[in-house]
Amino acid sequence: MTQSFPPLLSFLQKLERHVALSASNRDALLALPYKLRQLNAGAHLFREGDHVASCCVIVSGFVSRHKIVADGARQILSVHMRGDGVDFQNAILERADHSIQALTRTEIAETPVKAVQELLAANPAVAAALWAETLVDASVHREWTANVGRRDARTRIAHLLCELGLREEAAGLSDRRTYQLPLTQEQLADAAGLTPVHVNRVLQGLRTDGILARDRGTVKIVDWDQLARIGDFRPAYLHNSVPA
Amino acid sequence: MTQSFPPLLSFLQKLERHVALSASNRDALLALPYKLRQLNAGAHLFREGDHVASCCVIVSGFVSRHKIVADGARQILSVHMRGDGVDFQNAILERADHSIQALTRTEIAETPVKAVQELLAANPAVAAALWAETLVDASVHREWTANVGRRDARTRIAHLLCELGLREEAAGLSDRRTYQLPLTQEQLADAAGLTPVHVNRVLQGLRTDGILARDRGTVKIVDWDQLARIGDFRPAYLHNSVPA
DNA sequence: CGCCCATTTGACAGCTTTCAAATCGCGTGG
DNA sequence: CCACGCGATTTGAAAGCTGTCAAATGGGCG
Repeated sequence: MTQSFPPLLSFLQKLERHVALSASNRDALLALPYKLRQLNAGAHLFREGDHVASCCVIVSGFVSRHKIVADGARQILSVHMRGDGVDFQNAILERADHSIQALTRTEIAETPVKAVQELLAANPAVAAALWAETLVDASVHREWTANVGRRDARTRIAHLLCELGLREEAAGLSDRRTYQLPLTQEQLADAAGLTPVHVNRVLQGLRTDGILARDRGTVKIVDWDQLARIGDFRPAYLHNSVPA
Repeated sequence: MTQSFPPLLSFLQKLERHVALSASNRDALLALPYKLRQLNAGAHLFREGDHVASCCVIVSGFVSRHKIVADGARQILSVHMRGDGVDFQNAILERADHSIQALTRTEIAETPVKAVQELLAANPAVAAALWAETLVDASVHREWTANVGRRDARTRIAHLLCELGLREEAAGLSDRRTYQLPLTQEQLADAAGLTPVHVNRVLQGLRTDGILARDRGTVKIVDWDQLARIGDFRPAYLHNSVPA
């Protein structure tokens, strides 16, 4: 089995990073009713414009949020992993402003919006913690805007690879230097605002320079410090209290 | 005088768009202690990395949030106007992950974080409304990521001009077709992830095509529908319930 | 063994940037 | 009222990073 602990536990641990929760807060959160659901790679959890009546926590696997612009191009907006809650905003906002799609085979715990609203009404500290998660989410979005807006291709890719490594480490999934990269080169391109062809060339450059290695879905960062330097990666925006 | 109503009122009205507030909620919010402060154009409210102990509401004028990347380039992340609360995240997160700078002469109402925390603890509905604002903020960030990541220069600028017009209209500042544009071409470039020179050429193109006119700080959108089409502008992401 | 999708390669085009330099707009001071 | 000065805008030419279009190669799965 993928996890030997309650599906919502890693989400709870993430929430506690920013706001202290009491035992009863914790129990209330873990007592949320949920249904486990499997998504195949490529499956959509919901699409831009949908009215969504549930909130999800990722139990295993990876999902991405994205938008499609007028000419059909896709921009990936963020990548999420175990312990991330991806659509708690549905508890408040009417309609989804983006789509969510599984990057790999993914298991999620799905909870009705109504149950979440009741949880938050009864547990202000949990609401505060969830708000904090939202704030971190926004901070990551800001960094991505700067990444695609003002960094060149090599820097963008390096930054992205650092972020994913650090976040997988923080989520207890792996080491920042060796981790599962759930994105194909085409998806990396959609995350970085580049073309697949150019991503391929950038990755080759990083490999040639001895900074990176990659086989199948695994990335090996040979020289973390240099990749972070190349990627202009300063992890403060993750609000993670993880050492740089 | 710039406003004939309490400085926090337009902020309150914004909050009520997403969550219903009781009379006592409203009174509590309006009773927040605050200090009015003037900022000259270009002045920083705070910088990336600062520890900030206050929250601000814009009373008049415009501010931008931005980040500076390794090579010194600036990316503007959002533009804010009257009624926007710009750094309530300081109530929860430790350090600023971006800088805030006045674009024009700006008046702000500044409140200690502590007073905000007490307000939120005593008024869960206000906390929910503030959370909603944060969610909208994140949604706007996502649209901007897509804008700079996947749209060409002309589309980006058109999109930006549509967003600012619609938001100024929603804030009761002007009509979406004729409004104060608080950004120089250089700042437009920093918002769009372009160079000032190219922004200039794009603007000229829009003028030549009879879609746009501009004198001094005022933009006149001659053909709103066409600008929205060019800019791939679908305002759902503003979660504003303003008609397209 | 063969198919399919992801990755890789090559040549070329093009959108955007770069680097100056000129012009404009506007508040200031004489 | 007009000259001055500085920042914002405009223009031109040339370079460059990234995109486009195809086609070849590679690896995994049925």
